[in-house]
Amino acid sequence: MSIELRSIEAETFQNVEGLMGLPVFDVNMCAEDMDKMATNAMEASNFLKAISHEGRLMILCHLASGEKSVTELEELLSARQAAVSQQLSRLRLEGLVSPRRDGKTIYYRLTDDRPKKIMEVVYDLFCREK
Amino acid sequence: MSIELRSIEAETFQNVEGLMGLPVFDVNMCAEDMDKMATNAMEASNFLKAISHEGRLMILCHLASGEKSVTELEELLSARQAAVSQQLSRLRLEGLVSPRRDGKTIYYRLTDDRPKKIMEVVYDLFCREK
DNA sequence: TGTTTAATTCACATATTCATATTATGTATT
DNA sequence: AATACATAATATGAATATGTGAATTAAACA
Repeated sequence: MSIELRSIEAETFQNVEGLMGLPVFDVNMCAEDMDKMATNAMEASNFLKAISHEGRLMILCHLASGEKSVTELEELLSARQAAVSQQLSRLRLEGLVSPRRDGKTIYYRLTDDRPKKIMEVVYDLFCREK
Repeated sequence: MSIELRSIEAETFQNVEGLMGLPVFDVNMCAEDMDKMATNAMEASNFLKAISHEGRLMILCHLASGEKSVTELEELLSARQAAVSQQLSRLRLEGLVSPRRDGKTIYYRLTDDRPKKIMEVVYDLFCREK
């Protein structure tokens, strides 16, 4: 039956990375792999939820070109202080941005290049002239 | 004053792509550019919201290795039919997946390679052995 | 036609997200 | 110490998203 044939071929490719760098999963994935996938998916979706917000996305985009103070971001986004601060705190919780205090003002920067990596693709898909 | 100096230098870099492929924005961005950025950010955040869901992320991941039926996805995700169907309908609305009917069953596939492009980065950040 | 299977849609309850307002904290200045 | 300023934290309500079970459509087939 076609199901049986599939099982046999499947083992060859199961969880092996395909041409595009993405792994090929299958109905025959073992329970541990399924669990791991679910865990990874949860972490990834938390990260994506953190950046899938118009304001937070713009903040990250602005920070990609260097440190900015909260007030600067406030102006760049034309948003209220409380709103910007809340969005920053969400990004901070997720570890995406880091604060640095200099006197009264606090400067934010990208913690690492994870946001940049995603943003490059996002920019490519949505901001490049079509 | 430093503000003036910045204005002058800014024009050089304003909205010009930096080394990483991401554009460098500035306080001196003109209103149109700010508007365009906000529009792009909204589109991008809709896209990201669509994929920033544990279940939908797993669906996309499974579809990356080829067409799957709703029932197959149901098993792969250990989720109920109604839930999977609703997640698929969200992805359908966003144009990320496309259905194909074959008799009683409906097969879904990725509409284009946009999800794949993001997923490769996501996989790289969250699923690669650390 | 009636029944079965596959999938979608609907209606509801719950949970999460978001914006705003308010209050609190830390730093500089006097 | 007292005040002003920049930012953070918390609370509240409105809006949105999600999962569930029941009702619904669509195709296959007896």
